[in-house]
Amino acid sequence: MTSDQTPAQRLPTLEDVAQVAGVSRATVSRVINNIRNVDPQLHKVVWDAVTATGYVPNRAARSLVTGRTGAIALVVSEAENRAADDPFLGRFFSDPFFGRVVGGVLSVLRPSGVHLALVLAGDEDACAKVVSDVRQGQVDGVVVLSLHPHDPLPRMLADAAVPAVLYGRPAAPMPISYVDVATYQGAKLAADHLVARGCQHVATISGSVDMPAGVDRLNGFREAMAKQGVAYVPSYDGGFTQEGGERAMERLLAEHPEVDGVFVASDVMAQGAMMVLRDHGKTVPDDVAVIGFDDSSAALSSRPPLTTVRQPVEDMAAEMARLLLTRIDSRANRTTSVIFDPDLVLRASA
Amino acid sequence: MTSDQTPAQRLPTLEDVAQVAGVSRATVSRVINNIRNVDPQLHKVVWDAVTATGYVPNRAARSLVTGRTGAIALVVSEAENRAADDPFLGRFFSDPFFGRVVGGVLSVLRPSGVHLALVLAGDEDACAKVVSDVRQGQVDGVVVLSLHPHDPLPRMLADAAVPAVLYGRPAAPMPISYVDVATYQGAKLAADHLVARGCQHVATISGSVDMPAGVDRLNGFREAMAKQGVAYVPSYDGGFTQEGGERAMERLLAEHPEVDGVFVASDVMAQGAMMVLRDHGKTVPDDVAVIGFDDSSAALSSRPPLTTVRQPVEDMAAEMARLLLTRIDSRANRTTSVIFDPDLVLRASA
DNA sequence: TCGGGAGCGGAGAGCGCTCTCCCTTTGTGC
DNA sequence: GCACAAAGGGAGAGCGCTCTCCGCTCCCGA
Repeated sequence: MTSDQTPAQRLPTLEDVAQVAGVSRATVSRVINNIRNVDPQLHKVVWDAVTATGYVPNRAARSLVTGRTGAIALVVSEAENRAADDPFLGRFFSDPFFGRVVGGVLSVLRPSGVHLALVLAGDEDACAKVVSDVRQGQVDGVVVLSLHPHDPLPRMLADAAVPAVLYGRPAAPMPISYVDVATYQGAKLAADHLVARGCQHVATISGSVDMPAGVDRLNGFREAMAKQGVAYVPSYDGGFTQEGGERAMERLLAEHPEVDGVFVASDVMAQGAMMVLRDHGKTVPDDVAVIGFDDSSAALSSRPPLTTVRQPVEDMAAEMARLLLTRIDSRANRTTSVIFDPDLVLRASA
Repeated sequence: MTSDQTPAQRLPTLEDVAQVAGVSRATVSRVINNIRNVDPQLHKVVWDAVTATGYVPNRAARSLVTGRTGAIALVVSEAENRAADDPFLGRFFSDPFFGRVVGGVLSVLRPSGVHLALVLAGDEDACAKVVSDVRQGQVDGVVVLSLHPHDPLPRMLADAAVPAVLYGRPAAPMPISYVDVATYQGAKLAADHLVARGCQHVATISGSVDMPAGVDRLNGFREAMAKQGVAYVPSYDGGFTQEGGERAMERLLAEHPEVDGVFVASDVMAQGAMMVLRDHGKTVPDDVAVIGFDDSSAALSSRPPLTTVRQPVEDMAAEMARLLLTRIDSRANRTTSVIFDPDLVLRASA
């Protein structure tokens, strides 16, 4: 089975293109990679030959010599002990957030021809594997969705000085790139809006306070309310889950029945909170105004549609990809972070 | 900068392992790939050398010679014209379904070391690119989430006779592998349950009737009801969206106020339908029993929790991956399909 | 006119791996 | 004791590409 017998099977190589163009492999390579000056006339001849042959570079061959794979990994890390009946996959992937990140990352990767590989890191061993994967050149770098404050992965990546970008500031300061949203600013938007609305008794349902997002949203809101002259804001921990939001709202209503405005640190919790409000015969926003955080799909599907602090997830994800590609390209080991401004999206709930 | 000066930089190669084990590259390769008989004693020596050196095969080099990439793509295909203000990414990726599929596929891929690359195909050009990608060996095969009945991608893949597995039966018969759920059987579970509950006036909210899932769920339900002696079942098209489910329920209530049982062809539509029922002062399940389809996260977060026909998404996705790997491995061009049995998950809504 | 430098293109050496040959060794049957 | 088979292991040829040398050609200034 020689190449002559099965011309349709064999893909064109640089050599083929070179032959058609009447130049050497090296020249074709230079044209393909836009490297050094090639005579414009020759340049065109080569391109014509490329299109004529339908040539596409062989990734593997290129990787072999450059030492780059042209692929990055999206790592979803939840290194924590879990009950066997509470499988990781179902829980996290059911969250729309994941898909939005993928979309944002891909929008940057696609034009540059870089592949996005999906990797799950469910425990510390898996994290170690991620680090060794990028050191062994399985992928050129990683963008990380780290779901828990005690996740060891960010630290491991920072220590290994491997190209990596996190979504969200790491729980502890460390030399690693990340993108994040200006949480304090977002919490301030919510606080100012509730006050402007005339809410007299404002409370908040916070996320897990061991997570940076949880702490910042709580403190940012309290600080902004203080600036508005409200020294005390009752707060209840909803743990970033819908059920947690429900429980927190129950407690809030029990202990502060006069509440007329709530800042909830995530849309999902807000959804739960609004269900409880309805169960208690309270109307939103007339009896109680509710503001969420994230602008996830939950904000739109809730009743009434949720006024919320928008986190530009797709933009942030795209920036992660850009930061990572730059880092890989420069080969320098420098960390960069980008903070995005949040918006207040006005819907019906406040 | 020779290898001696930067030992930490250079990764161990087959050659290094061979040297440590005192054998040839070929033998190490045989051991690594479990090929031909190698003397068990030597086998052990080689493995020891592998662990001692920390050797990991170089993907690119292997790909180059085998012609396989060790990667498959998960293609999300929505080849249809879209309004610019209704971006594809946001809409589909916000659906938890996507993540569940990813999880299922990865559970199979991870043990075999195959990478999963994410690819979006938003228009026909992108579909063509997918086909050429796999023909050009960018990936070894594809698993496809095709979102629209008129998506050209399945046909293109079938015509190209490329390794591919679809999630869900294609809209038109064609030689391509797929996994699916036994829809008729699922619809029958719902019908029988509603009848057993004593519902006298049963209706259904269908999905888009130009999609196989839409048609089958509708026809399967009607057929099962007919077997139960109910010749006529009013149906309204909800188009598989929450808003569509709301509108369909409004119409249903207007035209058949006596309805006391509804089979809704997706959980998301059911969620909308139940909101409308509540708005109309109907309680679920006492006034109207509601059964959904999919067992998505919407079924759990709705009020009350939704009784629904469970589609084992993770299992089906895992089977997709298995079918694809088998197909790639055998190099034979044979299509296989696997149909999964649905379950009725009893919750509060019926 | 000539030297030198810049610009452009070619030759060729691998990158790390698999796989086909082929040689060596050992086992087996007569 | 010998022919032959079978099986284990080694040598070496590439897979398709990039990239470093190196040489050629041209142009410019002295």
